[in-house]
Amino acid sequence: MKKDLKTKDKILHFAIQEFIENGFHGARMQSIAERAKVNKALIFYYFSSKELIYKEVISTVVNTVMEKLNRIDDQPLSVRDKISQVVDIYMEVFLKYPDYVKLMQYEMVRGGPNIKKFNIFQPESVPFNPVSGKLYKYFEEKIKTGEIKKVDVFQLLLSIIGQILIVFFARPIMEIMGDKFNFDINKFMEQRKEFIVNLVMEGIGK
Amino acid sequence: MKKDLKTKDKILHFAIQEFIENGFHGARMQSIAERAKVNKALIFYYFSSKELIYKEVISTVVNTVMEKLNRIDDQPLSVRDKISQVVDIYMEVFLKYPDYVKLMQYEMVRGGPNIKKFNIFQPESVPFNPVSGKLYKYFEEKIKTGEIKKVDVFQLLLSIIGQILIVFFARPIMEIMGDKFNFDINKFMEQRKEFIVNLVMEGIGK
DNA sequence: TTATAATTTAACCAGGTGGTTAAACCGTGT
DNA sequence: ACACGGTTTAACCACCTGGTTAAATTATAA
Repeated sequence: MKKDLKTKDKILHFAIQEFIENGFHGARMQSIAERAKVNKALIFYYFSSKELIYKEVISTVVNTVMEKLNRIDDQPLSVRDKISQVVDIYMEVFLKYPDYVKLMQYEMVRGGPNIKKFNIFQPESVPFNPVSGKLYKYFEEKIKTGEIKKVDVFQLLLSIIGQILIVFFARPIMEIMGDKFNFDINKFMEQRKEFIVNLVMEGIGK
Repeated sequence: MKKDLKTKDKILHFAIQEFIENGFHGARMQSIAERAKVNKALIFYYFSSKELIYKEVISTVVNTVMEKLNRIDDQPLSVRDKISQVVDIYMEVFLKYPDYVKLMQYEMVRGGPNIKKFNIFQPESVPFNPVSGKLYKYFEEKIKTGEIKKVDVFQLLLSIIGQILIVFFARPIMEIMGDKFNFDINKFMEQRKEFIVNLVMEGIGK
């Protein structure tokens, strides 16, 4: 009853790896079993079916990423510092969990049947939740106080996040860059961050 | 010898659909055969293996999309109009070929082994090619003439394209929006275009 | 110790997979 | 009419897949 958690978690951990590398259809239960060094039947004992273990994988990954992204806090930073903080956190998380990002992207391609359940409109879920998200509220407030221009906050958040995500979504292209030129990823990220913050600040500042 | 092209193309057409809906591993040769109303063996007669037909599918899709994106011309438009044109064309293509975008995204997730061959650094390939791309050259020129600020053009192009792509890459989230609110996709795209153009113009204008 | 429940396993299975083969079909030129 | 190359098919196969089962092993509590 105690080993339960450990073994189940071990299986889940290696299942994540397998699904990341091969997608849902490409992943093999036998392969997960071998990675986790358990008998294949044990996976079915704990997770019932391939689809159910996959759902649990997605759930784990999405929750982990969302939790990290929620470190965007309520500190009363200046607009420039707040945007800087957002870009920082997103880049940090995506750099730290590139495989998780891959899985979420893969899930998006599939139409996101499992991701839609993590409804971004649920309170407390995501910082850019337009109803209760911290970021959303922050920018709305700054518009009210007149510190920034009157802009559609949802559009603004899409723009900020889009400018960050493109780097990770188009990763193969970045990799080509790395091959072609001698290309320091950390330096590039630093430049990118500065560029995004400047562009957005000029765009919404008064 | 004449039916050749027709039948082969017909198979390829339905193969695209199958791969879009199910990914490489999920796609079934039998299913492609049924869609195209031919015998399964015929597919192997024309394409030798699943992997080879998949490569041809990717090649067709990428070429089609790239060709459409290259409609960005050399017209000496104002900076605002040029950005507007870029956003227009990208949105139009992505709206017209959502499935093709899906496939390319899927290929990106897989690490883009087949996409890397369509090297964006090849001349004439993509408008944002930093060596010879039309867009890249355009903005470089505008910096020289002093019409816009001195910015890293590659970063600028990443920002423009990222802001457009996010809408299509995070499509499931957009779909949630559509369900929650009564949400007109065309109206939203028009608003998004305006927002992007304004943000970028403020950011790089003098 | 022993009974009971939770874990873990080896062996198995039905159905489906990509791929092959040999024969039939069909249009065209002679 | 016939032959011949390109085209299309039915039937087949070895292998792999997710999933099952019944038995063995181990932990737990009396």
